[in-house]
Amino acid sequence: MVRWESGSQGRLEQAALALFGERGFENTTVAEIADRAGLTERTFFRYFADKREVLFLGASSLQELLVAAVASAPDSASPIEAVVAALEAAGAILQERREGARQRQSVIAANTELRERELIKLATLAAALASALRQRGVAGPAASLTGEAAIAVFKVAFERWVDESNEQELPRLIRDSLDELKAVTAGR
Amino acid sequence: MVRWESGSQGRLEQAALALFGERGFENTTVAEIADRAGLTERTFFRYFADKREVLFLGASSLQELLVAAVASAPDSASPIEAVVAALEAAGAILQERREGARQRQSVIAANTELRERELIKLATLAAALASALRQRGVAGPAASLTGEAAIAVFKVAFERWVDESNEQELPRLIRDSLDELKAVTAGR
DNA sequence: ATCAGCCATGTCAGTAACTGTCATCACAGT
DNA sequence: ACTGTGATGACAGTTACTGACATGGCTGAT
Repeated sequence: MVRWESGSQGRLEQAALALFGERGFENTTVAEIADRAGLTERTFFRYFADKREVLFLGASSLQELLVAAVASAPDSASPIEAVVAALEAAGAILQERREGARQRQSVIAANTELRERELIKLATLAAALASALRQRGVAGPAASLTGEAAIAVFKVAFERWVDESNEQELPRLIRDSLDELKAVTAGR
Repeated sequence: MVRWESGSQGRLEQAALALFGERGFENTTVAEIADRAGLTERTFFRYFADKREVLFLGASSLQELLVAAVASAPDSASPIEAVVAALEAAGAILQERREGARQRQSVIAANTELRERELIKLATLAAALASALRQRGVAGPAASLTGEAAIAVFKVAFERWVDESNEQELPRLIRDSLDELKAVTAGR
């Protein structure tokens, strides 16, 4: 007989998602999450740096995916195209997990602390994309701006995607948002 | 004789800036800030929603300034031009307080929690700019993207401005960054 | 098969951010 | 003088998070 069930981190994540959905982030204590997962509060903090991180488990792998996609883009691709193509690939993955993504997003949107955490994840992602572009020989400032622009495109597209009244697929919305950004910046 | 010195909020802000500069944000307790200001911890939290907010006192007035500038831009200005002109105006004000801004920024850059707070202030600003554009008749998605693009331009320009090795003035850096963004998004 | 050590977890005590509640008292207006 | 108001203090309570140490299944070497 095993002393501990395996998959503690996953159980903590599931317990947290369920409780945040039921009663909201602020009305849920870490002790309650740990209880539902059959663990202690201390163990929660061994898996997650803080209470918010439990909602961002997949973030680092998504970032790795994006950076790899930029690195492997054909040399002929312009910086913005390389980065947005990577976003479309990531968007396709998110499109699969649509319901989960929406549910998670509604929890995040309801709480300012969580929105802060989301923003810093996106800012880190922008920096990683910029770094990947510099590897491709793009100049410093252009790389930074391309990374930031890509995140802007993603934010707007994702927001539209989560919106109930919108049935477009995420990669399509990303492409549309890029075109919109191009139109807007082309202004004389 | 007055029972309390006036300007409690200002004294708390000064005390906090001094202590954060000396020993860093994390190694400073709210009780210590309040002590130096001749007040109690409880009073600190009456003026500031949390420990981080003390570093962002000026943010709301800066936002109002920007929104007003967008609203009063000539009808002939394109959305991106209206917004970036507003940023240049704000940049000119920051250029005045250059030393203070740099000092404050070095405290923020040294701490992740503070960077999170800064990012949500910028995201709020992007939303406010987008809203001001919609008042001018700009369509929803274009307004959102223009707001986000403006913040991207500002972030990159501000970063360069704070960099010691750079002696350009902020409004100039903002204009340069906009041109760079235009170049980057124009790439087919 | 036994034993040593590892590693995930538990236990417990402590710090500091934040909140609610009520008391205090200078000051302004009547 | 009298009263209401507003800024502050005092104090107790909750919860996120951390450090230190104990526990006991499991694994691999002997």
